[in-house]
Amino acid sequence: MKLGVSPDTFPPRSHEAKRISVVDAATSVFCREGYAGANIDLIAAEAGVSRQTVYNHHGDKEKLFMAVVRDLTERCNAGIFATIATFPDQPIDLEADLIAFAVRMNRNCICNRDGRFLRKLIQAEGERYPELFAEWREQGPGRTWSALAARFARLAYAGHLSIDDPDVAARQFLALVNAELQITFMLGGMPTEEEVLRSATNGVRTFLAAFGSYKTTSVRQAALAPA
Amino acid sequence: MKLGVSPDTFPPRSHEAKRISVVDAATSVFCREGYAGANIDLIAAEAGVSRQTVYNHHGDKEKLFMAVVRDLTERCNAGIFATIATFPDQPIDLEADLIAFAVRMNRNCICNRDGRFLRKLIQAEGERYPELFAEWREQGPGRTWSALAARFARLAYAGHLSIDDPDVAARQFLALVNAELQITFMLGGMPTEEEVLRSATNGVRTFLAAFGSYKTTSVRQAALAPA
DNA sequence: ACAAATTTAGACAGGCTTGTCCAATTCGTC
DNA sequence: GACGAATTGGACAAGCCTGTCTAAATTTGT
Repeated sequence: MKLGVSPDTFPPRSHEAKRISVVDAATSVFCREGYAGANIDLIAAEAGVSRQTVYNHHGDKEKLFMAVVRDLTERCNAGIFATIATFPDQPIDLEADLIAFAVRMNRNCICNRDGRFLRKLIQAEGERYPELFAEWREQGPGRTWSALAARFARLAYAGHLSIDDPDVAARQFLALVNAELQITFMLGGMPTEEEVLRSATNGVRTFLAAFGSYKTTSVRQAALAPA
Repeated sequence: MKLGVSPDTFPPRSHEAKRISVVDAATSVFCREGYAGANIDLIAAEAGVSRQTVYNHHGDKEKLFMAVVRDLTERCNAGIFATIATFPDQPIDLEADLIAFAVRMNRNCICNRDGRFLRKLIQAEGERYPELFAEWREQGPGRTWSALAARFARLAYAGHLSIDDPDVAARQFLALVNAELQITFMLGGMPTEEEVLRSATNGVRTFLAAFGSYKTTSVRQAALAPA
């Protein structure tokens, strides 16, 4: 309804542009309506293409769905690794740097369109397509957590943190900085910039209170166990 | 497939028993297939009744769906408040008591059939039925978190914890003790007893490392910042 | 055991969806 | 400008699903 603005104003789009357009529209419709509820006519309309074109490009509904998931998975993983690459390995202000990192992680990977849609599709249809799930599970969370754990291990080795098990710390870091966004995520909503910042700030403070080495121990403990 | 064992062996079931049977089957089918994909014939078969009986009891598909959500919401909230009532207000061994509480919370509220199904339904259909969502949001997480926050505030007041904002602490507590179960939840799976215990243990330890008052400060910090 | 209420199986109409086919039109390229 | 490829819109069959209706069988209460 509110779509069709920008796509339709460029009547001549290339073959490839239409393929992308279709996958985009399909992503949005599959997420909104679920696999069973998604309607090829609606996808075609939302993509600004005829139904036949959808079939020409993707064969049938199931293949189109696969294409959507593959597409989403790739983009999400790319985004996650690009963001992990910005991890503060040599922090100036550890708290501020970790908060900024957490905000980037949330904005670029978890709260953006791709992240929210992929999550919803996996939750809704993951059990029906175990193969798709398996691929995502290997490529996605598994490698993400390892990569993040390695960064935390380096921080610990450099004396900025005190961590027993970097894998546990990485998972808890992500859990903490998202703690206040759970409900919004649950409903597929988009948290405001301010909510993201607040959740990240609270999460990182607690994380540092638990894992900060004595050199960088936060105000909270300093105030409680002085001298 | 694996259903129909116990229900079918009792051919004479009361009116009310059939209503429950139908709602139960509907819950399972709606969760598995989504609203659009759910099929009344299948629900009837899985409940061991005729299709007409489903219509006699619940009118139409949408009303049946409402009944399912209402049912699930009520049972879940009851379970959550019953479990919060077992919060360790006068802890003997704070760490052990909080771990046991976290395990109860997970087993009775979050990992059980009702919890997993309600979460999945809200994620999948929450946007389509804002009214249902609103009711759940008020009754569910809102009150849960407040109740839990109040308990943590009492622990802090009694000197067992050191907490600035009990609401934040409550949310972070839940996030931490579930940190390692996220992927399993995402796929609608059921974590093993051991996974629940491990996640709770790791979560509570980190929670206490961050929020423990100096009297109960955990080994982790004692070992790192001696004398 | 009898009468009322409930349940059942099946048929059925109406609507919607997928996927195919085709003739007419438009597009990209030379 | 002309040719081949892609796109379009619409018609179409086949299947599935919801929700209704019926007549027969069963269960419940008394």
